Amino acid sequence: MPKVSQAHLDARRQQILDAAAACFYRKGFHLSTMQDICKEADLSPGAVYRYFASKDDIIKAISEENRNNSIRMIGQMRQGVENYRVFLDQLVDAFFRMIDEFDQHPAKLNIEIWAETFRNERVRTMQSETFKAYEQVFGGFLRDGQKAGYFQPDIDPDSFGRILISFFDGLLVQKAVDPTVDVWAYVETIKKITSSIHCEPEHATVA
Amino acid sequence: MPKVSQAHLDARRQQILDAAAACFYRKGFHLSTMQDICKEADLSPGAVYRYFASKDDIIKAISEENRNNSIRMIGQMRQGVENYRVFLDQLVDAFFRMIDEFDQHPAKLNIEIWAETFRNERVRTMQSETFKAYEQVFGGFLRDGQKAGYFQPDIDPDSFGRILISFFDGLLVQKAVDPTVDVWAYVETIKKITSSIHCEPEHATVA
Amino acid sequence: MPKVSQAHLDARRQQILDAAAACFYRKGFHLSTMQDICKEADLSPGAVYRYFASKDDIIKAISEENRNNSIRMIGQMRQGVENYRVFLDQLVDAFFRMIDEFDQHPAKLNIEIWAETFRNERVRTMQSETFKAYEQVFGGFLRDGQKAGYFQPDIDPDSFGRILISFFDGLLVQKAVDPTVDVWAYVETIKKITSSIHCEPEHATVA
Amino acid sequence: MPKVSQAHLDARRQQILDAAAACFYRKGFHLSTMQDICKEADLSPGAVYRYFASKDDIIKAISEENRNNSIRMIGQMRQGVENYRVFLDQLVDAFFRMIDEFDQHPAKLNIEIWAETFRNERVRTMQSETFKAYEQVFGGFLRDGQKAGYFQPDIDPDSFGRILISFFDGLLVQKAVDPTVDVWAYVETIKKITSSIHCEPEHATVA
DNA sequence: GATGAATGAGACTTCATTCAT
DNA sequence: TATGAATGAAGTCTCATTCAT
Repeated sequence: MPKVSQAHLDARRQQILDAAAACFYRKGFHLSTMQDICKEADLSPGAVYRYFASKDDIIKAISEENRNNSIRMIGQMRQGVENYRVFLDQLVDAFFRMIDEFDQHPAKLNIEIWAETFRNERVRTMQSETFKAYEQVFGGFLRDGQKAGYFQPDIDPDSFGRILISFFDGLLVQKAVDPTVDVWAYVETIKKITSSIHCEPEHATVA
Repeated sequence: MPKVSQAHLDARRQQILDAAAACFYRKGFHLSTMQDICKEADLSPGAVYRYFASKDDIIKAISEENRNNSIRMIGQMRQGVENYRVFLDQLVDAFFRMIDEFDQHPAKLNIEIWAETFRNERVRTMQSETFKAYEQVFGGFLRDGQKAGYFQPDIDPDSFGRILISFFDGLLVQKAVDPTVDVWAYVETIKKITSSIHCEPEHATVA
Repeated sequence: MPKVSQAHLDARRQQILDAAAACFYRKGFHLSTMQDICKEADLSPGAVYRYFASKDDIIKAISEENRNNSIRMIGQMRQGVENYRVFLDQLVDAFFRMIDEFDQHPAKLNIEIWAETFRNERVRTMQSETFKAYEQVFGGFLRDGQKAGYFQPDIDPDSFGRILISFFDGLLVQKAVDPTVDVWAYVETIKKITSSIHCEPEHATVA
Repeated sequence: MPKVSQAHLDARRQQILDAAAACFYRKGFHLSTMQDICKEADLSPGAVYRYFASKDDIIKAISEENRNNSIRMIGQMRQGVENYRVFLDQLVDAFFRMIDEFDQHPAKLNIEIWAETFRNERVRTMQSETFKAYEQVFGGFLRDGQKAGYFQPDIDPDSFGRILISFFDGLLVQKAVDPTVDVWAYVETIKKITSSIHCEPEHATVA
């Protein structure tokens, strides 16, 4: 019988993960020290090491958490779709609001994770799954839409999914470098460009 | 009277920078050690420190070199333009060939630089200048084209410039995570999407 | 809740300080390495750095300890005075016994500290306070004695205090250079010379 | 046949020694680097190492120079003596003027040399010879004076010589720590104290 | 003789990790 | 479970010294 509840254990784990995310957000993976994380979590090194075997383990867990959050988010988004025509608009608005609120959002961690991707297979796998999830949702949506006649049939769904990701990730980087970037002008231009792929079917309904 | 020529000094400096780039490419900025760089450059620590005051200095020089290369490249690209219609195609082909040859090209360093951007003001400045240069060239091109009637006049040139950057940087990340990405399908789709912004003027010539 | 008692922490700190003093005594501040100190203290570098932020910090602490010891010693000495006539003798005997037992006594560190004085403001301050303390005690004693009629009234108390210090420090240096110096002959001569400043009051008692 | 004259060689050597003295004066032996000395001497490392085998060699040469200067100085001083009575005054005035002009005078190097004495046998020997020279001159003078009846016969000449050195070296240290020390009040008090050893012979002449 | 680029041992310090309490 | 003192390998950087030119 465990001395403390599983809930307590989970809470401790999450507490550490949150602390680590805060540190990584501020100083990146390799400039954040375990001491930083311990202090932020208000826990001793010994306690932290009870929940994570190594710093690398924490990095992996953070990237896993990032993947899970991303997948959950995109899943939720897909459900709200009512009309193909407005889906991209909704999607785009939701995502770019994150960038606009850059400093409050852990999106900044993404860039750290991308860099880590080169050195850490598990992190790469996580990030790959994240991208795959996006692709599937975006691609699946486009595919459905094409069947229903909403989109030009000669657009490759997978590539289009990747392009949507690029719209987002690309601006993320630019905003990191220059916070004065006009996010909504950028979004507006995306909408204009992508409007060309829309068609006007006779009986528009959503799956 | 210097013992060796300035050319020799410059070559040594470049030798170190190349070695550093190779290391950074493999292990990132913060996991590459000065010893790694020394070994790669086949030089002693003392020699390296004759040319760079610190590891941070090398990182800065690398990001500066990256900026210079980017600006030079984009400058050259602009000069080859003969027809607005085909410019984007040329541009896109040239840029994405880099991604396709990913492992041989220092483009991968970009992601490291982006991450460093959060911690290092000088690196951020370099990267900011790189983005500005791109924006200017792309935006200037679009502006000229709009005046000449080649592009829809309601497209914001600056945002469009940023979007072109995102097309590239976004795929860079995705390729880093999953090397099997089909670059040319992605490019094809970009071309389809952006074709909608083109118009057909009567007398198409380029400034 | 601390893992170990404050007493243990204090003991560790003192252990390091003692080890450092031993090293400095042997090799001076700048030729003693942190490794030397660690080995002498039988502690790892990490442990030492828990207690002192830097080598410089240890040097400062050593000079502070030296000041504290000096001030304590001179304070105790002052209390033992029963008769102006014999005070100098007692004082001189006590101090020069240190020099005579040179190798066992940290007095040798003084010379290191003097040299450090040029480069290290904090060390200079410590040493300055040490000298001030001596001056006050010696000068105060002479002043009292002059009021009571024990000493020639035209002797400047502060200068005389400084001269007493010089008697000591000067021989310290000479003994360092030539350990065969006859300390007690030196002391004897000091007593003869300084005897001239004594007077013979009628009712000799000490405050 | 040498390519350059011996005079040129000697001048170069002295140039290096002067540069070293300037550096040592500013930063001490162990914080002055060979590069510092080279820069100060306006010479390359290779050139410096043609004249001195090592940094340690330079330190030794500096301490040797210091000894030579001291011995020369004290020798000259001895010759100027015309009257036992005023000799100490002259001596004291000459020496303490150095301390008063502290910043311009290499006396500060003495403290460095004393510290070095613990680690460097050759330096210790040099310093020992310096002290011996002083002792001989002072002691010899006192001995002569005692024979001629100028000084109390029960004063030990050697110890008195050491005390004179202590007067000087002691104040040197105090001035290093606190530049506001009143040198001449100190000197005045020395004179008062030492006046007690003087006698009044019938026919006062100097050897 | 002189130069100064290059060497490389070793200095100071950090920090991921362990383990006695 | 949790603590935090302790470890020690490894990192960045310095500097006395060498040697090809």
